Amino acid sequence: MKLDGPLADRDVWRAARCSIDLALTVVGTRSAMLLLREAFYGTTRFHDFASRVGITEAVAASRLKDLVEIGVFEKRPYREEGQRTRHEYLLTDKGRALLPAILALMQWGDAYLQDDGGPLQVVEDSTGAPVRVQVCTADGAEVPLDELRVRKARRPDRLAAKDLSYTP
Amino acid sequence: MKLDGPLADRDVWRAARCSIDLALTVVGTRSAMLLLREAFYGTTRFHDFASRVGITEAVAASRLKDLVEIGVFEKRPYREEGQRTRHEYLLTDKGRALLPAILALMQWGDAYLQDDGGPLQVVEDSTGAPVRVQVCTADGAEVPLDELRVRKARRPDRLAAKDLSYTP
DNA sequence: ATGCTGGCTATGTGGAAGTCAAGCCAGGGG
DNA sequence: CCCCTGGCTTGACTTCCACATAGCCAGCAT
Repeated sequence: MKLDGPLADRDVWRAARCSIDLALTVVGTRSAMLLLREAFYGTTRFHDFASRVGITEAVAASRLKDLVEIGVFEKRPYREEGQRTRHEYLLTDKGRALLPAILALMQWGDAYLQDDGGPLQVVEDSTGAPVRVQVCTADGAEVPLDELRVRKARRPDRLAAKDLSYTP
Repeated sequence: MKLDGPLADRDVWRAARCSIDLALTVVGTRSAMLLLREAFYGTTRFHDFASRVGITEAVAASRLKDLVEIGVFEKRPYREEGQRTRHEYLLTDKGRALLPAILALMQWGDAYLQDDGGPLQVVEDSTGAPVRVQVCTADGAEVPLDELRVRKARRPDRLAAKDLSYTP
């Protein structure tokens, strides 16, 4: 990865509170990640989350509450007929946007931590072709690591310097 | 995400020790993720890692040791002329393969946790075009969440049932 | 030889995340 | 009206990550 112009000298800037760090404060726990995995697999109910992830209900309750506050899940009352009112946890757009991050971890684990390539395969539904998470340009061409460059994002002038997490 | 055939009934299988979970035991800490970030930005030396990530040297030493053991980093002696022997930490292929996971988190943080889209931009070096991390097929077409299907990977028969992290 | 410097290593503390076990509460069904 | 059930909540404890401070050791410069 190349560093663009003013970023090239690593001695003069720090990636304080970068997006990766921020993201980790939100989904950086095992329980949060695995709750998301279950949500992608279609789980919506409290008890199912706890038992399928393999965490206690205490942890599930607390983590789900966090994730609802943050806007990754939405908590909605519902009722099946003849049943009392229940609540279900649904992924929001913000939550669904985490799919590449989760799948990227799974893909890496499959490739490097399991000696058999991993137990599950994710494929395109209609064709059955395997899918991959990759870094690519708008036209879908994969970009290798050494072809990447990091640069400072241009910001509207009204943003004060203190609003930038990366200081020059 | 659709669940394929035998996986459809979530009451009868558990994603025990799935690849995501495994990956998290390895890179699931803030310090590990941020050390990787720095490595992608080009950092190779001990002190630089500690100070740029903003962690103590004690934590840096312990985390780097873990990551070397796991094979994400390689520790190599080197010397600049007239200097004593030093060690540098270089990403291995296994480490470089984590790029999509790290960038996916960054991309999500930029989009949903920063009100200005985040401080840094990753672009293709030669064209300057922004890059994205996405789930796609071999030909580079993005596959949306509802077009994905999860299925059990086919395994050689010689693998005992206990070797499968996902039990039917 | 002495000391500086980079790279750890040791010790002690705090806080977050996890565990198990128990208890609370609201809403139907009996 | 009472009880059961799902969905939390609380408490007591453990483990792990991170912090701060301090000290050790191997070279190389002097």
